[in-house]
Formats: sequence, structure tokens, C-alpha cells
Amino acid sequence: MPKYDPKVIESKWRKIFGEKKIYEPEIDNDREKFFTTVPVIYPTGLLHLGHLYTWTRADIYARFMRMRGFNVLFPQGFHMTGGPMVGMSLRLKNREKKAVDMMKDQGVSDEEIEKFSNDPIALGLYFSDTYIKDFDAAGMSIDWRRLFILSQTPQYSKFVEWQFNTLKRLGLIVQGTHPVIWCPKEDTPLGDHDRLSGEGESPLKFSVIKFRMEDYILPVGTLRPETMFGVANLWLNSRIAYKKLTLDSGEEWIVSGEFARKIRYLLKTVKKEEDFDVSSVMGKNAKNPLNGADVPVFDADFVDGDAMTGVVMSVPMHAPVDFVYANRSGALEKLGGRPKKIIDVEGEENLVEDAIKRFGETPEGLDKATKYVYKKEFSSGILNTNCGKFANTAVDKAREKIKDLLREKGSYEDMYEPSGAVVCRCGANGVVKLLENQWFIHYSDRELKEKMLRAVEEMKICPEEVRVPLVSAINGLEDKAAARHGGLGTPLPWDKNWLIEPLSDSTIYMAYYTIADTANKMRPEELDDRLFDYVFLGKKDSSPYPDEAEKMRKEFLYWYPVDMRTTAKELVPNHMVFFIANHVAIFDRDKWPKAMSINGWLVVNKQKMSKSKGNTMGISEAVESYGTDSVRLIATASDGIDDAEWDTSNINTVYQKIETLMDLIEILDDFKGHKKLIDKYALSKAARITRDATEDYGNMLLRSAVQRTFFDGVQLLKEYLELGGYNGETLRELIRRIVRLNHPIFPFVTEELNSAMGGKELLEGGKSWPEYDEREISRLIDSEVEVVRNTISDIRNLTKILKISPKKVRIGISKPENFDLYNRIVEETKNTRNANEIRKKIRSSSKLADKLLKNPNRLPENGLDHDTETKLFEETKESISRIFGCEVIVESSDDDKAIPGKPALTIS
RNA sequence: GCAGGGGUAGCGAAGCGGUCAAACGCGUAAGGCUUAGGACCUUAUGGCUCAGGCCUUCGAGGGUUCAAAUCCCUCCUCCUGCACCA
Repeated sequence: MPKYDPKVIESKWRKIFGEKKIYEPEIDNDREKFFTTVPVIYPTGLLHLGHLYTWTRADIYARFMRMRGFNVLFPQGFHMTGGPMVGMSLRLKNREKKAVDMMKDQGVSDEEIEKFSNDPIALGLYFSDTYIKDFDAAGMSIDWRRLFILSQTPQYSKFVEWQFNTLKRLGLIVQGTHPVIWCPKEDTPLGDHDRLSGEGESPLKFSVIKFRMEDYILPVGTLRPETMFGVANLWLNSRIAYKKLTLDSGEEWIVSGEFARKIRYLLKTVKKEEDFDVSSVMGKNAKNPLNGADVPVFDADFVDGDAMTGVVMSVPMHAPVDFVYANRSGALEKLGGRPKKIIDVEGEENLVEDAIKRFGETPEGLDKATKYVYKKEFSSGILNTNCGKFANTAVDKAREKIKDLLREKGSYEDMYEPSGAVVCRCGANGVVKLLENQWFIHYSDRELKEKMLRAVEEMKICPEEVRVPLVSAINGLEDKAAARHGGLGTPLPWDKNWLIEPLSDSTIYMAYYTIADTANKMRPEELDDRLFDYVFLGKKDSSPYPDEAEKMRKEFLYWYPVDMRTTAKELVPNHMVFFIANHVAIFDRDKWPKAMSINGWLVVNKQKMSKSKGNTMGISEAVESYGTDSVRLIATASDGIDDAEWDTSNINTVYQKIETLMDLIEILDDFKGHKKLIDKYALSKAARITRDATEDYGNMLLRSAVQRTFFDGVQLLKEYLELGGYNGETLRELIRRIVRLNHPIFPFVTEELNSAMGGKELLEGGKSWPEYDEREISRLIDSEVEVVRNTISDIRNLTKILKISPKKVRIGISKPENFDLYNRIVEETKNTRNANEIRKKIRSSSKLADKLLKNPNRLPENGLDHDTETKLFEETKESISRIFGCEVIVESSDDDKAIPGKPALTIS
């Protein structure tokens, strides 16, 4: 019968915590508040351990702060905005086998599946119910009174309307066109989840430059407008079909058949389309719109009708493909030799030719060469004197200037194509469509970005390494389309045809938590902009407000801002950025978020835990097998944003150590020894653990924290006993520390241990975090105990080598004057580690000095003490004698082998 | 393409200028305990030694320093993110 039975202990304390309503905090002006959140979650399937990782981390922090006396608020809501639930529902409706199986695997009945296939909300509500149970089972200290569901709780929808009206008032809502990957067959945006292939591809902007020839236009597609001065000729491919398009501007464009199809999605109206035979233009001249030069059109089979417009300009001196093809096809001869170079790169005379030599003329080699040349020229190229007024302009600058000039002349347009092939689930090839009249949040606003950067600067970020990607995400932030037509969501208040999109309605909802308990009980129509303006911004006019207004205002002022937001790393470049942006846009500076904590994923055999991979474990299953406290160990699986391996093998160790603690607590009263040096050591170590662990918890370094508090902590107990510690008071203090320091991670069993030790107050009740006194920490005693440990290990080695079982061990402590010398040398290493310099300083030529100075790098940072060392060995000699089963004599020694910190050993 | 982060023992993972052959965990081996297995406890686990010692290592190659896994440069190599999608 095991001593430690998690089930019994956990249900006991769960009940007590619930009765005390510890997780349902109210305003308390005598206590400092701490408000922590984790993002809302989509209930489209059962929760698994992978999810729990983030929440447990947040919960541990919440409990840590509670123990330190803070009034902690930890709410949780759900998200039903957007496509995921509608998508799942649709897949069930279509009886997609994978979707149906997934539901059945999760214990959903046929009847319910039928219901879900017509009602996505029912699906969401079904799973969100299981989430609440699972979060509770996993010991989350969540205040469920404040629960709400994004885009479903009508009161919350009023809040989102207020958010958008406020953004609009602030000038942060703009309207414009926006490119998206589009399915031409289904006439809908083609999100990553809807793609058969081409996940991650996005619209790529390219330049169209109009070369004129007779009455029509040859629209060249290019990514490098800066090479316009070096155009030798144009390439068309007589093997593919071309069309002549008459646009509503009256222009006639010659483009590939493929592009003729795609251009219609790019806001171009095609009035007339006819076949066009490009052989009629081969050899004729077109006009370079930048410098008016005549450039001939040549035939080239490498031109791909599917890439850009199907009209390509040839820049042989700056594009490997052009160079090779111009040579092979004899185009160079027709042109009368090599064209001029127009971009210089320092130290590169023949960049293109060298690149071709280096990578070869195979298609793959040319591809590499092209990338190489583009990169070189873009990063360090400068336009030369062949470029008229653009001479001496760096390529990146010249590119924009040339675009502007061409645009002025009416010879330039931006166009888009997918950055790679995209295929829709329906089988159609994706194109880029420009959406008109789309509503954007104006995240690219300069002032807004500056405020965001300021907010991030002041923000505590755990781990600190996330700051760099966060700042770069902010710098690269563009306007974000904030509304869409499909899925679930709150209608845009001023244009009800659009629904507010998920990432946009989930940016400041944490403010709503502060008032949720009150607001959720009100009628939605009471929650108008005027009320919210008062509650959140303090803007008040003289007309009457609902009775709840004052209460809500107080709640918001007390709880806000968010003190800690915990989430997984994939949300950093999107949600976290928008979260910050909307806060700094809408709220006063003292309401900006204070800290964020980012973690990786929980992985199994290096694979992310996910339902589709089938490598998940359900919460109730895990809790059933291991107990809540042990399952919570997942939160300590990794520090930083690296992925964390779910490893159950140390759960056994945890059980074992907990039982050790239980055993010791039972017999605490039997320890009646005096306090000795080893007591001083144990307390020093415990103080150090307390100090370091407090810092670890504060920085969300939970792996390190559990290492110190639990594994090192229990190890310390064993060490204390092994080295002859026998004082009940010390032991009690050590256990008291260990129990408290571990409570955030193991809230139930530590509460049990605390009460077993006679603790009357709940650890969970607050102000239970252990203090420590810096003066308790003694480096000297730590070092001297290490000397004892090393000596024991040396004795062991020696007996092994000598192959004897010792009868007598003499431990010869070095003489006091040697300690003086030793300490002087150690002191000197603070200035230098140069052996000769130290020798000069200490002016000693003793053998000991020689030995120590042989490698000054190996000297420790702090000194030793003769009396302490002697006394410690005297005190521990009984323990040593017990280990080796022999007599142990501690004496002073003249032997050269006796060095401070390394006594001479004589074994017989 | 742009941006960011890595490469340390059989594995996971600390260390981020000096007490470092490298914490801790897993794995492996031996011993103890046990009717047996498991669990647990002890010890060992880079190489060579065997009176407490020596040598070699932290992706590769250079450099800075009295001192580098740690700082700088080059190269190789592996991840991750890039927007309307949560």
C-alpha cells in the first residue's frame, strides 16, 4: 500500500480550495492585485496535454504570486470567431471520414455528430464544457465566473463594437484593396487549411513595366526594375499561346494566355481578348520607357507562360539566365556584342560570368547563380555611370526611385501572383485576387508603432530572447484586414456586411474579464459605447448611467492592466503583436500590458502533440494515471521557447521523493541532535535555494525552479542526514522550505504535507512564500562541505585502487599557515591569474605555492578556513566511519599531500 | 527572398569568460534489497592510468585573451516564422 495516494489527497484539498473561493477574487484595496491571462481557446476537440503545458505554466505563476500575497485574478474564456468550428461542422456535414473518426475517437456519439454537422455553435459548446472540467482536473486556479465566449456572448459583442468604433474614432480604421490567394472556381479566399498544396504561399508583388511597340504594349514582368538601364532585348516564347487584351483604359496588352486569365482578378477589366501570334513581333523593336532605347524582341523557349506576364526583359550582364541564353541563341551577335554593365559591386568584375562558372549551366545551377547575383547586387550593388541621373545610387534605393519615375510616366503597375503554386481542395489552381473596399486596422501607423515599441521596451518578457522577434514583428507590421465575409463573428458596427475577423476581435478582451461577472448579467443593449467609454476610458457626461457603471469602472481600475500574458510561441508574431497594438492605441499608458511569458510546444518523440498526429493524451486519462500534481510537472519540461519533451519517467522519482518527505515528517520529533556546522550548511543551502528559486519562478524558469526546489531540495535533506545532521528544528525548517517552494507546482500534495507538519494556515491562502536572510548564505561552509564530500569520494577511490577494506582512515588537515597562504593566493586571483605575477605578489616559494600555481585557472573563487575544516571533519567523522565501516581519525598533518581543501589520506 | 534561433557525453538538457570532463534527468553496467521480477538504494559511465594523476574534447577553421563551450570573423549544417490563417 503506497503511502502517497494522489487521488485521496487531491480530492480533499480540491474541495477545501473550492469552499474558500480562493480562485474567485474580489477587489481588495489592501492587497496588490495580479492579473494573469492565457489566450482564449477554440473548442473544436478535446483538450490534451499539449494544451495543458501553457496553462499549467500560467497557473504555477498565479499560485506563486498568490503565495507572495497578491490578489490574483486568472480568468479564461473561449473563442468561437472565424472558421475553425464552421469548418469542422462542414466537414462533419460532408461526412468526411477523417473528421467523423476524430469525433468518434473523442467519444462523441453519432447523435451529437449529427447535431454538430448542422450547428457549429453546439459543437463549440459541447467541447467548451469538457474544457472547464479538464482545466479543473488539471488544477487550474481559474475564476470561471468571468467566462465568456468571443462572438457568442452578446454582451461581449457589444464590447467588440465599442473597440472598433473607438479604433475608427482614432483614425485607425482604413479602407482599401488587399491581395489574397483566391480560388477562382469556388470564388473564395484560399486559406492555408483549404489548400491541397502550396501551404504558406502568399501573394507576391511584382512590377509590370510597359514597353510600347506600335499600337500595343508589351508588359514586362520583373522583380528588378533597377536593371532597366541594362535591358538588351525582350524575350517572348513562340511555343506558348499569347493573347491581346484590350483594357478599359484603351491599352492593348500582349500577355501569355495564363496571365490573360489571371489579370481579371487584379482589378483589371478586359474589354476584349483575342489570340495573338507573337512571331509577328519577333525581331521588331520595343521602346524602353525609362530611357527611350529601342530593344528588339527575340524568341526564347525558357519563358514560362505561367510566371508573371509571359513577357520578359533580358539583362544579360546582370542575370545569368539571360546571359547564357543570349549567348546560345546568338542574340548577343545580333545586338552587336555585349551590352554594358550598369551595376557595380565592389571586388566583382564579372559577377554574372563568375556565378555561372561557379554554379554551372544546368537549370538548377542557373537558378542558384541567379539567386547569388540578385543577392549580391541588392545588398551591395551601386548603379554606375551608364544609368544617367541614377548613377551612384544604391540598388535598393534606385529600385524605388525608378518605380516612381516609371509610374509618373504611366509605364508602371504593381501586379501580384502566388509566391508558389497553390492548389485548392477543389483542384483548381489558386490565383491572387485584389479585394476591394476591405476594412483594415491601420497597424502600419507610425505613431502607433512607436507606442508599441515603447510598450515592449517597458515590458518584462520571459524569456528575454523573444524580445528580438517581437520587435522585428512590430517593425514589419502592415495594415491588417480586419473583416471578412464567411465564418462566425461580430458584424462590423458601421458596415454589417462584414464580420470582424478572429485575430482582430481578440486583442483587448482581457479588459472585459475585469467586468465580465457584472456585465454578463446586464442586458446587452445597456452596454453601449457611452458606458464603455466611461468604464474603460473614464469619459463621462452628465446623462445618467446604468447602476452598474461605477462598479465596473472600479473593477477595471483595480484589475487592469494585464500583469502577465502566457502563451505559446506561435502567437508571438501575430496575436501578441495585435494585443499590444490595440492596447497602446486604445488605453492609457498605465493600462498597457506589463509582462508576457512565451513557451514552446509539448512534443512526443520530437513531434508536436496534436490530434491529427494521434500522439496526444487526454487530461482525465493523464490525471487518472499519475495524479494532478505529477501531471503538472509538464510545465517544468523546458525553459525558454524550445519544445519540451513529455517524459513520464521522472514521475516515479517524484512519487519516491514525496514519500521520503512524508516519512521524515512522521518521525520529525525523533530528531533530537544538537546544531552543528552541518546544520549551518543545510540552512545556508536552503536559503540559497529559496533565493534562486524565487528568482526562477519570477522569470518563469520553471524547469530550473523545480530542479532547485524539489530535486536539489530533497537531495539536501538526504545529504544533511548522511553527514550526521540530527537536529529536528533544522530538519523541520528544511522541509518547510521545500514544501512551500514546491507548492505552485504541486499544490495539493504540498498542502497535505504542510498540514501534516502541523501547518494551520493554507499555503494557498497567501503570504506563505518563504523568506530568506542573505546572511544565512555562507560560501565558506558550502565550500568546506564540498571538501568533505570530495574527501569521501577520494577515500572510496583509494580503497578501490588498493583493493582493501579499510580498518583505519587518517584524515590529515593541512597546517593553519598553509590555509593563510592558500587564501592569499585565492585572493590574488581576483586581480590576475598569471602565475608569475601571483608568485611575485605573495613572495613564497613553498611547495604548496608551486602546486597551487601550477594551474591558477583551477583555483576556486573563495577561500577556506583551517578551523572550520577541522571542526567539520571532526563532526562528520562518525558519518564517514559509518560509510566505510572503519575507524576515522582527524588530525593535523605536516605532509606535503595535505593541502587546504584536500586533506592527506592515510588508509590502512 | 526577409527575419530569428540552434549544433555540448548514448539521448534530453544545463553552463554563456576563470572552482568545467561538463549540473540534472533518462539510458547503460555492477553491487545491495527481494522467493523472483519491478520499484527502490549505492556506485560507475570521454580516453589512458591506477595513491588521489595525466591527456583530449563542446559542428569545422581562424582570431582576441594570462585564460574561450562561452567574445569576434569565415564556413558547414539543422530548425522556426512570414499575415487575413488560427
